[in-house]
Amino acid sequence: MDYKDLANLIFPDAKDISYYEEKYPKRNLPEGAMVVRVAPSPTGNVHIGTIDQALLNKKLAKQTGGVFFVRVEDTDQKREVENGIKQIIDSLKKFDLEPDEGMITETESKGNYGPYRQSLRKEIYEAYAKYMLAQGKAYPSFETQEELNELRAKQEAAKVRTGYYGIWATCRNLSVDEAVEKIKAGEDYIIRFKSPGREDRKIKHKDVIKGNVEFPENDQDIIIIKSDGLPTYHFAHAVDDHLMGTTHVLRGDEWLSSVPLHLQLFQELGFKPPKYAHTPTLLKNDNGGKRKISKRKDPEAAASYYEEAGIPSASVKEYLLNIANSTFENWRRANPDKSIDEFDFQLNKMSVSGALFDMVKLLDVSKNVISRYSAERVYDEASKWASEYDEELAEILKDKEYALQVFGIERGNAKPRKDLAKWSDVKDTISYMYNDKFDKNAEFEYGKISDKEEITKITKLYIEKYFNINDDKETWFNKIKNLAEELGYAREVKIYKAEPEKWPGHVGDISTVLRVTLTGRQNTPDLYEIMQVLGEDTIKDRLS
RNA sequence: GGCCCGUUGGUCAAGCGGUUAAGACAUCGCCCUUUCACGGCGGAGACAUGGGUUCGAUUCCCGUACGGGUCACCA
Repeated sequence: MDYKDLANLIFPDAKDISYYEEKYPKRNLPEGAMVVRVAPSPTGNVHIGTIDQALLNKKLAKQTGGVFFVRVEDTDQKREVENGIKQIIDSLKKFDLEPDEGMITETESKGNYGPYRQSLRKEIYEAYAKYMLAQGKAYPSFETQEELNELRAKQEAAKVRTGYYGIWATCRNLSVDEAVEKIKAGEDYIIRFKSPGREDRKIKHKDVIKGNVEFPENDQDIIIIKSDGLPTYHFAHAVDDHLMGTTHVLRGDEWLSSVPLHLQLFQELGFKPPKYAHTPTLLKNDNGGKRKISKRKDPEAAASYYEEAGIPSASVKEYLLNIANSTFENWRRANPDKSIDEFDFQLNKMSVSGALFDMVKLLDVSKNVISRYSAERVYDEASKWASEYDEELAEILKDKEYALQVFGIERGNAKPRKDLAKWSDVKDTISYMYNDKFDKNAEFEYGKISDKEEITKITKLYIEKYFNINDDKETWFNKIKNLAEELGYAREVKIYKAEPEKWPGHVGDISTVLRVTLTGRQNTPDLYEIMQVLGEDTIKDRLS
């Protein structure tokens, strides 16, 4: 009995790897094209980090004329969640990050390098595992979970490295005959990689983001095929990214320490390894400390959080790009109207250390993003959000024509309004533009002029003598000045400031009275525009 | 604990041996403005620490501290 016999005994039906090597030929892509991917697990609640990876990967693929694909890593059935794949696909869609290849629905995919779902690639992994077995580069291992736990305990007690390696790797030294005998006796086993590494040797690796990194070689005989017949991440990564032609693996920092293992796996499988780029983790401020943003503890870790909060996906992407390349901010300032597709993302300019997720900054970015939108787009997105998350707002927005006028206030000009950071801000910002949301008898907080009689006097005189909906802005404001003067107030703020004791107030105070009476608040956009939209009847009604 | 990675204002960050150490957000003040949101101007605020190397270190090397990651039949 030799290794080949052992391989045949374990995987009698597995195909020769040449079958797959031919089935998935080298991609015919231009020089420098990057083949990249995002490889999420369907464990529920798509992580914002996945969106981040997808965004960056997709940009890289686009910039280089390459391919961006999505591969679902569902090799852990225990953690798998119903609808997990759908959630991933939907999230990517919501962020406008659809892949060139990969899963497009729960069951369907597109592209010639599939399946793009690892659980469907079982026979492929088996072929490669068999190949390793036949070369003596992998072996069956018969320990039970309990025995492994005992091994660990022993190692911990002895204060040595834990794991399955060297003298601790008992099954590594089993002869083929012994292994065959155990298998034939019906003992359970898993397949382990026979690591050629030595811990006292170093390997050097150049990470695209982190730069040069030095590690001890891997000497762990890690499991490549689990007892459920599915591969572990490490083995699947090597096989899949080889077969799918991945050129660059962008993944979270937490994988950096697996690089020695992965390089070894590629080496022993005879594959050309991809370039690795380990992206810094998104962190979160936790009582003054920093920690990895966590799906379990932090709502903002979920990609869906932003949609629910009404933060446009475009804003999230801009913020993420901001973190990825600090040059983005300047680029955006110089090119306010360009699509982010035109921004030249540089992988090697990414920050090396993790950034604290800054919601305030995100909102600021978002404010600017929304300020660039047309009234039409604000309307579309706000109502789309409202239809799902805010019934009352959805109701308000039903009258599209009017809503467009409302959203058009101080928008579309050189200095657009920047008071909307998320769609959930909308209702409060525009409610007074709607009669059924405005209670003209409510107690408002006025400014300097708060005497009820004085207020009535001002509004009454305004309506009777000065108000005309057809006035242009200059005439309109001049009339308010005249109104101020007639009532004994300074018609210009400057005059007032020169001699404040001379007047009870100035034109601004008069405006405030009109503003508060009309809108219920002291801070609003341009009052003239508001009045134009409100219309004659509403104005007269509110001011009298 | 072992092994990795990191540490520039409150936050994100430029910086690659000689700089008055950029910029953005936040903050404070002023200006503009009939109020806000903008916009403009300005203020305060940083190279974790100790040793080297060097004529000179934020920048290079070593140690320390702190932070993060990783050590599964999870990815």
